[in-house]
Amino acid sequence: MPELPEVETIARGVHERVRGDRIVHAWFGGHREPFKTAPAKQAKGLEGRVLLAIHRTGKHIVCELGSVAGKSIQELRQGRKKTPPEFAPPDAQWIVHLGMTGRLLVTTPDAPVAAHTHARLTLASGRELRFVDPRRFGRLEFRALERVTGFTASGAEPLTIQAGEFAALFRGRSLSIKAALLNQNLLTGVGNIYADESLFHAGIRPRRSAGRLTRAELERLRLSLNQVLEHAIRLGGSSVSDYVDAAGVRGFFQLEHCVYLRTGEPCRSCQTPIQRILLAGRGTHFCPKCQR
DNA sequence: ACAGGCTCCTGCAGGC
DNA sequence: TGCCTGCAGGAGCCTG
Repeated sequence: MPELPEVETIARGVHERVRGDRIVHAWFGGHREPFKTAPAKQAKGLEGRVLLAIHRTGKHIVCELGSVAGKSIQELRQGRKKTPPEFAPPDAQWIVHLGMTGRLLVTTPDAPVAAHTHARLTLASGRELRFVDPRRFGRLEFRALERVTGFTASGAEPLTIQAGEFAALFRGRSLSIKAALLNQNLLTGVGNIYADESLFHAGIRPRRSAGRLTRAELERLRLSLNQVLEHAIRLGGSSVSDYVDAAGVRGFFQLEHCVYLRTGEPCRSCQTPIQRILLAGRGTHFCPKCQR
């Protein structure tokens, strides 16, 4: 499932491929979901706009859109190498949440259309940006910035949060540290894989009460989380549940997993079999010896 | 206010 | 071999 490293990888890949391209046509599948904004409204907002930049906020992919009147797509593309690029400021956003099984792919128009393709954006360059999501937990939203404010995540960004702020997130909270890590209102972007992996590297049991962790444990957790996420981004994310990046390429971080989906297998550190419990409704994996 | 549980949706694994 | 059941999970919503 896409979490921060997978979403980051996809956002970077899409950015590299379609930045400066203009949306000439938007097609949306007829399903009632996964649309947070009505499909017709999304299509109307997207068509004619230029993809200025694509970036990640938490688990969301944010496409910054601009209405650049009077410029040809060639002129826009030439602007790509100049710094700063001579684009007008964004006046709209297209926000993509991949849910569990969502994919955002840059393809040629003649590429076979996968089952459960819910959106196809035809670009001036001739390519297509497609949103595919079999399980339909993903969400698509269009925001016109003159009407509403730009997208912001409710939780803190785990890659940049500092020690004091991190510790403050969990102070006085009785819920398990695993559930706290999954709460997007506290930290944004952490899902089941990286919650389990970072708790393993920090040597903390998932069931421990978040508010009762020591300052030292919280700092170990913050650093572990940071390292695990950065490492996963370098490897292009974890490919479980068919995850692929913008070009359809799988990631490699699943090969580095120490606990996630390794139930019964020996701990990479002490050989104790990895245990699996249900916590906050999620499969939770840990080493009973290394994690206290 | 906050924590925990239920729900959506489909593909896949496992059992008979 | 084939069918069918059950399970997985992000996040919004509901309940206690």
